[in-house]
Amino acid sequence: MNTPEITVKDIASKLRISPSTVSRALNGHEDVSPETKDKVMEMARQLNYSPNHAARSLRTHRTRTLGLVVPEISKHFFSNVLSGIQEYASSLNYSIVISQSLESFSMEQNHLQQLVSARADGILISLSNETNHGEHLRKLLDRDIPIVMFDRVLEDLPVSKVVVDDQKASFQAVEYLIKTGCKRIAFIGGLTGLYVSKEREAGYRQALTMHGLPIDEELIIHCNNLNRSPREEVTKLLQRTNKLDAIFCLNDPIAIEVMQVVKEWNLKIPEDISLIGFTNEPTSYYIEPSLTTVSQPAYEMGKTAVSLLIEQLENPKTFQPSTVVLGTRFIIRNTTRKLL
Amino acid sequence: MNTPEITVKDIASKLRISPSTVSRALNGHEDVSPETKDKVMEMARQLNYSPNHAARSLRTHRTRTLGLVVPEISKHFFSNVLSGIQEYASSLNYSIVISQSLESFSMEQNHLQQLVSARADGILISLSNETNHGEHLRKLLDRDIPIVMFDRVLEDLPVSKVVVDDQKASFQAVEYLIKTGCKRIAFIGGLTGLYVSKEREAGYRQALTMHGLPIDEELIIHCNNLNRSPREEVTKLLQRTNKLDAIFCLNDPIAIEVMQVVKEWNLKIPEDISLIGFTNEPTSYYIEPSLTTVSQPAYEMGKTAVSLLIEQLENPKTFQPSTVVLGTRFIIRNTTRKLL
DNA sequence: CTGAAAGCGCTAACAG
DNA sequence: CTGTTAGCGCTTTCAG
Repeated sequence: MNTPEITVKDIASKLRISPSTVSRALNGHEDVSPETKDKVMEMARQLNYSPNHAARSLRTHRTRTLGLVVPEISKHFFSNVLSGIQEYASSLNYSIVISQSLESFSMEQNHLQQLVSARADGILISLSNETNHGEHLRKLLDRDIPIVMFDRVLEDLPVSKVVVDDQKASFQAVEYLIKTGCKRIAFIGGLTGLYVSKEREAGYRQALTMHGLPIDEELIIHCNNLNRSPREEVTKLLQRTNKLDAIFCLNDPIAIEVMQVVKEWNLKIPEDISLIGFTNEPTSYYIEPSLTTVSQPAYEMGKTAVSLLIEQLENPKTFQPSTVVLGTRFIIRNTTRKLL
Repeated sequence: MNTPEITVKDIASKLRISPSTVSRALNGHEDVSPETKDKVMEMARQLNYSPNHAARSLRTHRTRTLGLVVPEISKHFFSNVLSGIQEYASSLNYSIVISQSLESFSMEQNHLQQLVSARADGILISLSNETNHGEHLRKLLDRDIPIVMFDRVLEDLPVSKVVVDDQKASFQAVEYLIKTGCKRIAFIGGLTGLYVSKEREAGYRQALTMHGLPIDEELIIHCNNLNRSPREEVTKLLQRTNKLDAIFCLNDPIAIEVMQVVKEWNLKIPEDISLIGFTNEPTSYYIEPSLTTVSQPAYEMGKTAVSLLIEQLENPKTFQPSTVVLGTRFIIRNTTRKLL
């Protein structure tokens, strides 16, 4: 039963050479004769040798492990990012250790600490809702652990970032609403602290202003998921105003919830009220009417984030933090009116 | 910049005690005086000590890391399983390293090998479509690496498993169709090799038989995603038969594709054709008409799978492989007719 | 091109 | 209750 571990020593003694030579052969060093190398490789295969990562890490101070912290893995967007991360990392022989902050700052901190202890070579992170500063991340930077942030980033941290131009995309979306004849346009956002919420609100404001429309603070709503649900907020909004042409939502789940309320009020979409979401969840395509939204390149974002991180790990000398802005796609479906 | 690593030795020398005592204190051993323990803890905090996992693993032959292999992380079902796994594992201080087989047997093999090399304490796996035997898993068992399989399992492997009773759930679904007056019921499955596909087909056949309905092999269709899409298959089916009362689909994505075709043929759902899916994806709730389906407890499945694995890791003596069958929930929505 | 020797940081006997 | 010693499996000087 208890198979003893095969080590470089075993290979060495079978071949009557030294462990160091075995190690060199296994790691493809130059200064090893081709025959020796072949013999070592062959013997390793025969013995079903599998290098011990822990021992190697202890020596080299590198684990080839990357830590990932996201708010919630089961969210469509994040699981797609993760998919991109995993595929790319594994193609370069890096492992990914995952953790979820569940939108809690303290969990985010704990997991980060855990990853430090596991000696992850680098960290990929998308911040929790609650996180409004980067002290915990600074501590890692002080320990020389590279970090790459994506989607939910903190601007004033000297690390690489991958984002989409939320403001521009929102501007474009709201501008489209205006061009299709909407004047009274509401914005339903999330926590005010959240980067994407701020950015998207800014794009909304900018579009109104650029088109000479007044900004009515009554139409700008922030719901944190705790005690102010989109459902309630929209209901209140509809009670408050009878003149409303459109609602621009922070994301698709909110838009979908809003859509239900609007339907219950027997308002026609898009004739009475237009609706736009953000993220392009699969449901948005199938829902009736199908939701106009902004698609974010989740998979590509993941891939870009790891590639940035690995680039930094492998060339620490030449590293300079950079911010990659990925393109979004505005997807016009049936919750918005046609352009004239 | 380059912060040197803080070790037990550092704590020891500051406190003028031995490293072993520090180690014992840190690991909560009994035989250490309370005062010493407190001092050690305090000093560890002060120095911002963080234990080196690699070194510990090298000594203890345990990594507190669990390897996960799933077909595709970005699929709703698997990302929810993963979420359950991650949360439970992290609550017990285990880390999860993820990998995706992308439905390829050879990738599954490679990732498993990688996890062996990383000395994962145990493996959680849901098989790829292509996998039809367990030789690669047997090799791990020979190395005494515990495995727990979930959802897509192999029956003849002596490991713990977590599944739902696919056959029973399908039986129930098809029986419901029959009770609502459907007689000619088609089944659209996936690859024939896939465990769930077989089980669900069996449930389908059983329901027909039990209710004295003939089994028409023409109505049983298997599409692998490669060259036979559900869309094509259903189109062919509709061309072939004009008498069709219902279609029972292997999963929701197939059902949703089928629904589109049925709509294009101007057939009314559920009046002309009833439809049932499996898995309960979020889209199924929002699609029009909303899809009758079977909900699988993904999160719970993940949680159960890790808990079985950790149980086995921590009590290897008393371990006996067990199979946990989780309950499904039949969700009646609007693609099926009402019971009389 | 190869070998000997040392040590990464930690824990587990063993001995007191 | 605590210290001493050894060694997990690997890589890396250094010396041939």
